[in-house]
Amino acid sequence: MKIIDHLAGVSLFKGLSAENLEELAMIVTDQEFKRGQVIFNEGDDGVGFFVVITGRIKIYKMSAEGKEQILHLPGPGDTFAEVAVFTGSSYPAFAVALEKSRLFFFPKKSFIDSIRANPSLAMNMLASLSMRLKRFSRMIEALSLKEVPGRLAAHLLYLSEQSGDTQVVLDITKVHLASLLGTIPETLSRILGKMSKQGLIRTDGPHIAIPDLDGLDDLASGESRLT
Amino acid sequence: MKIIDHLAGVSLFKGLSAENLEELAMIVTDQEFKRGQVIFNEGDDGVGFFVVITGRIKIYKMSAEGKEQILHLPGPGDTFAEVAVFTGSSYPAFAVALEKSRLFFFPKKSFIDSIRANPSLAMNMLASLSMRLKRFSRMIEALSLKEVPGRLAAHLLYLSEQSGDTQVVLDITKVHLASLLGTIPETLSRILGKMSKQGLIRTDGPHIAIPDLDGLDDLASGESRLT
DNA sequence: CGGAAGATTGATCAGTTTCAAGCTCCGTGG
DNA sequence: CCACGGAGCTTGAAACTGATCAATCTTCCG
Repeated sequence: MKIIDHLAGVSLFKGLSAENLEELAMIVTDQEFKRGQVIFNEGDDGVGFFVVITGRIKIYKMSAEGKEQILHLPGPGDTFAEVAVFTGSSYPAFAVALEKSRLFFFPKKSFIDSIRANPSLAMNMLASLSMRLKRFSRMIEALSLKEVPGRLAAHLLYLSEQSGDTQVVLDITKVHLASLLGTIPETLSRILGKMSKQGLIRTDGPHIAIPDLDGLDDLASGESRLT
Repeated sequence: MKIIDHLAGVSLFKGLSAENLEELAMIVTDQEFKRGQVIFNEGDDGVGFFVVITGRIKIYKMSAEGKEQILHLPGPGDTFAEVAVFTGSSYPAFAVALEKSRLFFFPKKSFIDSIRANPSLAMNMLASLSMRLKRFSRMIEALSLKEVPGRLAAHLLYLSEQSGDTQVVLDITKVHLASLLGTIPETLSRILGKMSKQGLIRTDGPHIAIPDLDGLDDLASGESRLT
C-alpha cells in the first residue's frame, strides 16, 4: 500500500485532490516505533507533526513526582503535535508509543508551505485544532467542576455514544483510563465498584455494560452522587 | 478612529495588507456590551467570533451547583469564540462582559470566505489556536498535577514574566483569580496568607511583590510545599 | 517460566471545600 | 450627601473527597 493511499484515509486530508495528496506524500517520512518507545519529550525542539497509521500513542504531561496526566491518545487516522508546527517552539508534552506503531512524520517547514498553498488543507487543520480545543475545554471543565465519579460517568457515556451501543469495551488499561480522567488506578477501581453495586454498570474485565444510561447521565451532570 | 485602524492593532491580523483589512472591515459589526451583560451562553448557536477592542470578557464553564471555571479572560486585541467558526456548532462555554466593552463581531460565513482567500490570515489563525491549545494543556496539567499553591505560584510567575517585573498588579478580582485557578476565594485567601507568612510574596491589595522568585519556582514545579 | 505490570481492597492521611460569620469598600438611590 | 446594600475579602471549624501506603492476586510479555 502506497503512502498516498494511507493519506487518503486521514480526515485531516479529506477533500484534497490527488495532486495535493501526491505533494504531501513527498514530504512524509515513514517511521516505526516499538511499544514503549519515546517519540519526543516535553521541551524537545518541535520539528514537525505526526499522523498515526497504525498503533496507539500516549500524549501526556508529568508531575515532579512522576504522576502522569494523559492529554490525548491518538490512534489510526489521528494527528498529534500540530501545535509545534504553528507556534514554532518546542513540544509542550511527552509522547510515547503504547504499542508497535507506524507514523507518518511531516517536517514543519515543508508542511507550512503545503498549508499556505492549499486553502482546503488550512481549513481542515483549523477544524481539527478547534475540535481539540473543544475537547480540552471539556477536560478542564471536568477536572475543575466534576468529581471523579462524574468524570468517569461522562467518559463512559462518551464511549457509549461513539460506539452507538450500551456495551462498551475499554481499549486501554485502567491505569491509563485513570490517568486520562485525572485520578489514580485505586480510586478508579473503587468507583467502578460502587457504580456496579448501585446497578449503574456491569463490568467484566474491559467490558462495561450500561443498563442505566439515565442514572449515569445524572452522575455526569452533577445531579446525583455516588453514596 | 475607523474600524480598519482598530483591526490593524489586533495580532490576529498582523501582517495583512491594507486591502485585506479593508475587506475584513466590511464584514465587521461593532458592538457594545455593559458590565455584566451576557454575550452568549453555552449551547447557543455559534454564529461567529469576536475581537475585543476595549474592556474585558470572561469565558467560563459552569457546574450544576453554579461553580464557575474561567477558561480565558480576553482583553483588548484578543479574540474569542473562534472555535465556533471552524467546528460549525454551538458555543462551548459562557461569555459575559466583566466591564463596559466594545467588541467587533465577525459572522462565521463571511469570515470563512476571508480565510480561504487569504493564506496569511489562515496562518495567523492557526498560530492563535495553537497558542490557545498550549495554554489549555498547561491548565489541564495544573489542575491535575499541581495543588492550589503550585497553581498560584505558577500564575504569579507568569504574570511577573509578562510584566518583566517582580512587582505584579492583579487586574482581576480574587474571586475571578480563584475561578481561573480552579479553586474558591477562601482557599486562595488562605494560601496567599501562607505565602506571605513564609516570605515568598508581599501583598497589598491587588499589588503583589515577589522577593523570592526561586522559592515560588520550587513551589510551582512541585519541588517544595507550603507547610 | 519468571518477573514486571495491571488490578483490587483496606486503613490512614492531607488538601480542599463547605458553612458560617464579620469585615471593608464602593456605587447608587433616597 | 449620607445610608444602605451588595460585592469582595478574610478567617475559623467541621466535613469530605481523593491520594497515599501497603498487601495481595492475576495476567501477560519476553
